[in-house]
Amino acid sequence: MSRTELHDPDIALHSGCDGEIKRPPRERILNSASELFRTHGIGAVGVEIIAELANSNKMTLYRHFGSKEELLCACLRMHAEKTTEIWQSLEDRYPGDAAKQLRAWVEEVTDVVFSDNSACLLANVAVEQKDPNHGIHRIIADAKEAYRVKLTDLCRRAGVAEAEQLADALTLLFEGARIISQSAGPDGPHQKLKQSCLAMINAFSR
Amino acid sequence: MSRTELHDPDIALHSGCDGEIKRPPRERILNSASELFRTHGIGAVGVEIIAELANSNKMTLYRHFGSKEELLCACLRMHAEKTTEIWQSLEDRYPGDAAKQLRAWVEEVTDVVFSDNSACLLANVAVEQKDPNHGIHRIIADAKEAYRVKLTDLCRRAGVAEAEQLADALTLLFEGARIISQSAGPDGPHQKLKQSCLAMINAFSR
DNA sequence: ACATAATGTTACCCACCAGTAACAATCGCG
DNA sequence: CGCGATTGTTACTGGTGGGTAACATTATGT
Repeated sequence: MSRTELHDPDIALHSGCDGEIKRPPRERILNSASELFRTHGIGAVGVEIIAELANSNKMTLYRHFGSKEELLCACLRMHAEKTTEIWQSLEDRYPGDAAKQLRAWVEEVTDVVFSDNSACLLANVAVEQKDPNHGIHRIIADAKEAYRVKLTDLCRRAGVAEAEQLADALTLLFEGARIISQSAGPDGPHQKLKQSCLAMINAFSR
Repeated sequence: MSRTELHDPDIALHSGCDGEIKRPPRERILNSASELFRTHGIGAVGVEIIAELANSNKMTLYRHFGSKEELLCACLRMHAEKTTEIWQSLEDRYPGDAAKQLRAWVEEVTDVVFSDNSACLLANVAVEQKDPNHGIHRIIADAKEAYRVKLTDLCRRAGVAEAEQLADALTLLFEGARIISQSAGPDGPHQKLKQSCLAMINAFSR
């Protein structure tokens, strides 16, 4: 079984990693690495391809990130950071109205699942890198926990008595949709994510 | 980043793949491969380790399975076949009582998530092998679809009007629990799988 | 016991890839 | 401009792992 099976190598050409204004190489590399890791997995992506997609080269990559692993960690941290932006965004859109924010959250995650962004980098990395003592797992677990705290808080502010239970249930639905969208066909159970979330919220709102 | 990181190589010694009665090598290899693929991923497991765990050797492996990929396919097919046994088991335990069978299903999947069997081989393989034209994806998608049909049927027989919706929601919860158990710590949201399923069933049973 | 097939052992080839060394080109700022 | 720092290019090493060839050993059935 060949190890490198980037089934569409065309993606390696300009994939939004080099905007009109040339961003610094480090940033470009980080972006292309994130993209490739998420869409093709870690093992299937070589550092050379990453550098190419970033319109850079292997040496520059290694000057900024000491190893493929460090690069991966940086990707995970960036990913985790980006993820937290949603809470501020929700608050901005519906200030003080947690119930509306919770509904907006459902819309957001539904959009994610239906986008080409449905695969979760953190979860996929956890699948490929099973060694639990690995530093990577700390990053992943911390990110997931932070998300959990935030979502629970949102549920509580929305007036849900069993906020932890609802938040965890919604998380399971979301994560389930993300993973099944990768294994089932395009019409798989993840199509029912939105209705499932709403049903669950309904069940916990009284 | 090293490619082979079997964090506990001890597992490579007798892991239930050689019972008191010596089963044929093909079977032993299939079992050890399934186990290793599920627990360590595909890329991280070499064929040599698989053969060793099966108390066999690389040559015998290649005589039965022409390549690592064929071996993987065989594992997936076996896994899919095993999975279908649950429906007969449920019917045997509660003949004709679909409502009880559905509750028993919840117990079953909860046990799976809390066991060391929580990772789903099919889903994990889909994560690592992203090439959609790959024959592997057909096997995976078919297995997931078969499961979906069966679970939907069970929900319908249990008197649920929106059987497809409930079945898909339950699938999302189950799959979500399996994947998050690999990325979050041991006290992650997957602990709430059972309550989430029951709440969902309840919401659809009126 | 004998022949045949199945299994085990060793050694090897080859491709791929993470990571490095040395040198060339280019950028940015005074 | 000029000079240091950043980036680019090429070529290489070392290790790993999929897959194979040749031969040795052990089962199986008649």
